[in-house]
Amino acid sequence: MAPAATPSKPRKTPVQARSINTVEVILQACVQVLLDGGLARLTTTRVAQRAGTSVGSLYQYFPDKQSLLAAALERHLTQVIAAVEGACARAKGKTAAAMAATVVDAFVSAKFVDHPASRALYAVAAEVSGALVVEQMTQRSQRALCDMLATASDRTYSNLAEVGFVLSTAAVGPVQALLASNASLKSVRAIQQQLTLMMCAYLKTTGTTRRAAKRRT
Amino acid sequence: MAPAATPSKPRKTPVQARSINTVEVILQACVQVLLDGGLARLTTTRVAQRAGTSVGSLYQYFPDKQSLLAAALERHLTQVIAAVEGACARAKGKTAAAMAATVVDAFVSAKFVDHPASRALYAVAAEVSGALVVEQMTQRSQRALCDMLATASDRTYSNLAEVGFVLSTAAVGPVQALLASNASLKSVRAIQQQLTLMMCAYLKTTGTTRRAAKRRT
Amino acid sequence: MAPAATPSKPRKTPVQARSINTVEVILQACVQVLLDGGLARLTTTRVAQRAGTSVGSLYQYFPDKQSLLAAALERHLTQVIAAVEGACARAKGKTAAAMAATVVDAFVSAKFVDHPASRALYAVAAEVSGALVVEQMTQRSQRALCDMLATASDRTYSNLAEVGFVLSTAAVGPVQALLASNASLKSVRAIQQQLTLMMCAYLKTTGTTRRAAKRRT
Amino acid sequence: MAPAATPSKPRKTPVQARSINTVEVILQACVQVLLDGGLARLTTTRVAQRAGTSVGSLYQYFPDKQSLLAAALERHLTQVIAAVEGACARAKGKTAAAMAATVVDAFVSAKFVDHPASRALYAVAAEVSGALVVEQMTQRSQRALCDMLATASDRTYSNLAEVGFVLSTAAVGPVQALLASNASLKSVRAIQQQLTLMMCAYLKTTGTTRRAAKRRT
DNA sequence: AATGAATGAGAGTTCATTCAT
DNA sequence: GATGAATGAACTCTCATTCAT
Repeated sequence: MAPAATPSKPRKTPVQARSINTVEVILQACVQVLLDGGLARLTTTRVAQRAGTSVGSLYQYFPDKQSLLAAALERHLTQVIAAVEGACARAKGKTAAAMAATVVDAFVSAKFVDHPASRALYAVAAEVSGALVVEQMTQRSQRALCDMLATASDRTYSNLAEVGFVLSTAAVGPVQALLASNASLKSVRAIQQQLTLMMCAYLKTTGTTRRAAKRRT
Repeated sequence: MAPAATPSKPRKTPVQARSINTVEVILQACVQVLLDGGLARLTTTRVAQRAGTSVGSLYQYFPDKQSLLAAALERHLTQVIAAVEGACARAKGKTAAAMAATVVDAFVSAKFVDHPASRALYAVAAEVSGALVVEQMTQRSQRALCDMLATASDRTYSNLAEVGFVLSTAAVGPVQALLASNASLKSVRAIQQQLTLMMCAYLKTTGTTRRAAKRRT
Repeated sequence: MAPAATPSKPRKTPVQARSINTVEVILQACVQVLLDGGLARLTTTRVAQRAGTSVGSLYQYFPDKQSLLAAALERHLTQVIAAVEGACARAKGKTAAAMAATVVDAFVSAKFVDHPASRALYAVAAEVSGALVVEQMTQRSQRALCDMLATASDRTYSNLAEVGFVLSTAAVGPVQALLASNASLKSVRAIQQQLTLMMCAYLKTTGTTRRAAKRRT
Repeated sequence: MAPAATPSKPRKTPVQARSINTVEVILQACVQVLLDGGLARLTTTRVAQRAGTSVGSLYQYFPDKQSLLAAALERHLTQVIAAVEGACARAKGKTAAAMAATVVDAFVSAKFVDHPASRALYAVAAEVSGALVVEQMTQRSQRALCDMLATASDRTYSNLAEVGFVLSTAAVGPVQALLASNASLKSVRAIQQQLTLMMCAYLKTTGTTRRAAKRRT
């Protein structure tokens, strides 16, 4: 992001910085290796090489291949979930429609910001070790969504858990499909709009209108 | 297919029948091996053993491991898609609401009928070789959905492709999550109901009301 | 063993014979690899190469490196113990002096017949996995010795177990030292004579003279 | 060793003292690591950790792993040999029987005093690098034994070297077996008695009675 | 002088694939 | 056509050793 302003001494600092951020560098390398060749072609040696270190170093930070992959997945999902949670917090007290728009936007944006990681880590999420991470993250987002929904200004939900579940999972399929097909930004936005529409309609229909509360208090 | 009319050549037909059967047996064995141990523990030898044949035989039907997995995935998705296509055919001319209900039920039912396969093949679908199969299948179901939507008795859709896309992918996430968490039949049904509600609301909202057509024709 | 009488067709038979005796070939290769480089330099690949097979094949017969080594050790010790047991059987009813001579000769001869194996496997015996094998074998020989001693025509032993233990272990040290130093056959024989002398003297001294029994029966 | 008399150079001495101490600590750590895990699980890092230092420091005292192990073995064997040499010195001029008793006791006691080390280092002794150390030590003890035997008050030995060799190696096997089987002190003592008996008998039998010398001198 | 992170060669082991039987 | 032993490339992971700090 920083422009190549001073091309003189970017040499040493990165070395130290890298030492500290080695984990970060390795995780990024992991995603990259995943991208060209898929999970089946990912080897610990390859990841280390891509990261500019040695296998030995990699194993100093990750006990085994599984945990490396799990960490890469977790790192990515944590970012996405954080975005969703942030959106949920911001949308508290708003109308159901506003909530739908905010949340969908946060999710889609987060997924496409790190487009490569999203694509690459799909296979990892499907693996046994990844499933656990995914489940935890799903629960986290579900909780955030429920908390938000409970504060909707124009609707009440008797079956909060179910609605939260649907909300937290329904966008996954479309987004995954878009990622896989390398869709254009334009079509992504078009689908995002449809998703918003869908969730909006859903939240309006499935909730009970909240009227008195609004008026008197 | 041809009955053994001529008793002269009963040699080939049974052999072929057996071949077809063997392929089927191997594919089922593949799913089972996938189920206990995951993709990482699947080996061609193991699949062959489970199928009651030898590795050599397996390689007579599948050129390599990848195509074996792809075939297993394809077999499963074909069944699911067939169910969806059938539902789409049946729902033609009905209302948008009826369409939503029919399609969601077909999809969810198909996925849970072969629950084990659905779970097991998830990881395969995420792999590079699987992605292609998935994409083809998604397109097929999308086409079926679009064809159906065009005949809705109470709505018209200007952006058929987009709506079809959303419809064909939105249920994937929730269903995957349910499969992964080994959800009870009860919760599956509850979520199915919510999905129906959501799609119903979506189809009603996003389409233009078709009135004149109905009345006069 | 068969002299190279017909040099025409020794080609095919060995192949099949080898298939059956692959285990044997591998074990011999194991000893050879052990001989040049010691335990530390032994690798499964190296053993397989020396045996004229592939690592994969080696692992078809032995689950891991440990069991390969244990098998090699067991094979050797079994031969040695068999020799000792045979000697014990033959010496039953003889005088203590005759027993000593017979047993010592059997042991020393057995060890030096497969001189290379004896040397090479020493390190294996010292390893954790080898210790078990050694202990079992030691017990077997101890039992054989006790059985024999009980039948000595000129002596009775009140502490059979102890005497058997000493007998079965006392020759190990000298023999090991001889093997390690690549001693000449001459010195081996000289030491063997001393060992016989020692055991003979020991058996005579530690046992009670058996007189009446001899005379009257 | 020198007390810190001159306060001017208290720098080097402590350092050296510490060095010596460090070596000692490392060697002990080596034995301990050997004890839990065997030679196969011993790593230089583990030894350093157990010793409370770093690998780097370890490599300042030992050029490589082999020499570390050799040093640990040597340290142990030196103690044992010293005990034997001491016994030999003390027994000079005594009767053959007294010599046998003294020497056997010294050997067995020395081995069992540092029981753990004795057990742990067995595997090291069997390794290529250890064999050399063992051989040197064996020779030393053999020399001591020969020197002693030459002074026996009641016997003369024409084949001193051979007798010395047998004496120095015959107890190794039994003791090793006892160590490996974690025998009770009681059985150790019982076997020690038998060994004494055996060597006593041997020394008496194999030597020529020395009479005149006794009388006149 | 001490440290311990980094290196990377090399070990054990697995498994897709072939092919003689 | 079926079999499964044989192959060996490739993978994960370890650890002796070095060297910048």
